[in-house]
Amino acid sequence: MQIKEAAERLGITERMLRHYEKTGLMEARRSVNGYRAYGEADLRRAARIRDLIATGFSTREVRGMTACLSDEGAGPCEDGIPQLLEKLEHIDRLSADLDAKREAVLSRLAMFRKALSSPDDGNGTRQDAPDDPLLDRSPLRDRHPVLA
Amino acid sequence: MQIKEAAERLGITERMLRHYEKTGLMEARRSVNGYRAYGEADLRRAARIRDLIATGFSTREVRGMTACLSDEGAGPCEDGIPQLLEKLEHIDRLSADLDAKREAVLSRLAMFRKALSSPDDGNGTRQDAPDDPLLDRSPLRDRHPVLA
DNA sequence: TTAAACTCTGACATTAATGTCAAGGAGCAT
DNA sequence: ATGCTCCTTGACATTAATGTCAGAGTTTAA
Repeated sequence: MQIKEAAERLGITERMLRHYEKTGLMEARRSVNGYRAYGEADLRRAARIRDLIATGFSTREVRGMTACLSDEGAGPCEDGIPQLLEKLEHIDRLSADLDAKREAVLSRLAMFRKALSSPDDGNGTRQDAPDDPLLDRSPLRDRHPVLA
Repeated sequence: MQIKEAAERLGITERMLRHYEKTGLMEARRSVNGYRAYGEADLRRAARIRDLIATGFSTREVRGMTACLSDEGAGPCEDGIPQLLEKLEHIDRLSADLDAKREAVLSRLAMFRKALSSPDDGNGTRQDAPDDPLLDRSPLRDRHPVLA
């Protein structure tokens, strides 16, 4: 398929597809007329690149994972894994934090509603969360089951 | 504490801390001498911002999550039930965004690992992976209002 | 008081990701 | 052949994230 369709299927612009190529992240075969010709494998690779970039990796970092981007997984992919794990830590910290916050809001909500039904000490004595995962930079692997 | 210590504890530069402030992501109280004074709550907020940015969100997007960045909602009692519900929505949207990111990272991780353990069967004849969630993904922005 | 270590603001520089436009070729349908 | 759509390369512009430097005030300790 040509670049337009590829871009559409990937949900990115043609510009970026050409950009991936120029920065050495991928290459596309060319038809006789010089048009880029994308196959399904190319799409998969481009999708991986797209996701890595959307996940906060720079093209430079992605380039370092080149071996892991093709379908054939014969390359030395270990390089990418630590980086992904680190990314996962960031996400999980945020996620855990959000959950805590969600709980707080819910309990507060419950308190309000209870106050409505039974006129009470409207004052919500609120404590700070005792521990704070956000400031804990220890490797997640030590606590996260999925990462064993 | 002053900016230097805050930056060290967060693992970022002082520059970025000032940057967060200039771009409206957070504000720090000032001592009489005009020096920024950070408290633990400020650190937590900055840590969230740091993680969001490291996870690929732009400051612009982060700014849209302001309601989710502080430890608690606004003041003690000015938050009515509607506000709390709205906050809950914010949290849930953000949470969904994070889950999406997390999924993307995890599937990438799974693929890398699979590539490591099952080296290609020598023959280059490679069938298309049966399912590839990577290709069936429209830009996040189209699905999550928080990112619009 | 002088020196070292911090802080502040503001300006300038860099790199990456992306958008956009321009000039011209290719393909296809009428 | 005309016209419409797609493709190509390359240049220029923009925005964001960051680094770095400069000039100046503050703190603190010798």
